[in-house]
Amino acid sequence: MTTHSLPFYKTDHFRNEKNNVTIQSMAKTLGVSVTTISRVLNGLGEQFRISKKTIELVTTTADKLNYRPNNIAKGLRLKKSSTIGLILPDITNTWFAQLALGIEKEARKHHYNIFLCNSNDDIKVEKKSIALLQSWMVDGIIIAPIGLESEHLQKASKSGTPLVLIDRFFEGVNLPYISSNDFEGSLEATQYLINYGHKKIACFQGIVGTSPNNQRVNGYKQALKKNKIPLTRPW
Amino acid sequence: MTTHSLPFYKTDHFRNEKNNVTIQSMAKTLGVSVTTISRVLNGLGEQFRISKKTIELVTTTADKLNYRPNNIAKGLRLKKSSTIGLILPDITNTWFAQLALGIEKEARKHHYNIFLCNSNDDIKVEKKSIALLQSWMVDGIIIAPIGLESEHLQKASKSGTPLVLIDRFFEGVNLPYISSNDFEGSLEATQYLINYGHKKIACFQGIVGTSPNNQRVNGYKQALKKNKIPLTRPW
DNA sequence: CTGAAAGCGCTTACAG
DNA sequence: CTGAAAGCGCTTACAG
Repeated sequence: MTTHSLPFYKTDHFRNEKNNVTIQSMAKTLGVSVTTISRVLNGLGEQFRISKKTIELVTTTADKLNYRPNNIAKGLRLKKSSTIGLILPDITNTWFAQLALGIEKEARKHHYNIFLCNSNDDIKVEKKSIALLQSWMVDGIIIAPIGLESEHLQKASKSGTPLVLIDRFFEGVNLPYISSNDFEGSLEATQYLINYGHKKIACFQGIVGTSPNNQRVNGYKQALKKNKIPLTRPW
Repeated sequence: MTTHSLPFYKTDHFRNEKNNVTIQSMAKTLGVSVTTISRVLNGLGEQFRISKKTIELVTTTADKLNYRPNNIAKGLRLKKSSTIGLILPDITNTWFAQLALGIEKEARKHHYNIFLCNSNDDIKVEKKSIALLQSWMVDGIIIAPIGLESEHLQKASKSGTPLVLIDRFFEGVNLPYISSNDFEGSLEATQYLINYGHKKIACFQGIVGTSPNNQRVNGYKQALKKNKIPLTRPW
């Protein structure tokens, strides 16, 4: 590089006019093709028998210039964003926060990033979130649905966005899901109280109509029935 | 569109060979230019005096076909991702979760999406997260830093990524931040106890060296001093 | 009023 | 072993 006093943007060939370090700007200055740089930076140097010298040159300059590959360009070209959309009713709920933490950690391992959306227990926001995530070309969506409507989810799934439900699911709807063993848990809890001799056992419901609530109520009822305790309503 | 029995991908001119609805595929079938479609879909129809008929045609087909603009392509072209990176030590902590919720809600209003990263209170993860977010061309980063090291943050900021600290900050480091009034709060809390006649007041510290902890300890000390209560250590 | 064409920064089939 | 060129899906300066 020249050292006489041209203005900075003239001498610094490693950057384009927008002051970005890109594969092309490096290629121009280094005198190698963008193809080569791309290959080296993707660890394909050996495979394409690029000389050790070039590999060394490319990696060190990329490092020195603090080069950051443009994932957006990459995503457009590859038609794959390496991104997962996560739609949660409310991240403030520790249960959902724990899900988010676990999902983000696992995603990171595979170099995936998480787009976080809170549906705020509002079906309209949930629908908008899905549209938004699809616009971002996410590779898939993990969603803890509000829980009472599923057509939009089926539609999204059919349109080609891989979708997996978490926490809540829809009976009779063919969508993959992962959820807790609510029925068994409720059954066990109720049985536990019964074993201690209790007869009048109340059951607080969650959101009526959602799968976890259904399962839990069913477990509760099942336990009462098994022990021949009549089901009564407090009102 | 033809109705005789060609295979689906042949008749459906609204989609490209990859089965995606894009501006170009619609343009081809509708017989208008991609320019026009882009304008209409961006609400610039009136401005460019595009005929009502065309506007109507474009919007309804886009709607019918469930067209989703490709934000990745848009981002590449505009060099603006409409995306904000959020780095939090641990989303499972309700305090951070509440921050995340508020940030996401506000971002959504402005059609921004949030990339969530948990640094897991690990400086290495924090650094990696920043690099990752820069690769995603985020328009800015909001970070609740681990809190003991700041060079990498200054570097990121200097390299052109807008950065704002939340919760914790670094004294003497010129980085914008938003944090709680820890000093005042601690001072008030301590004074409150003193007002009730207490003399032996303990102070549990958080993470030593972080700004919130420093501020709180200082508030505590200040209150003791003001009331001439000697500062003692329990050991 | 409307559109052809360039270009954002990558990857990869293709040719040498 | 190496590179020129096409193309991912958009937007927009430019020309008519």
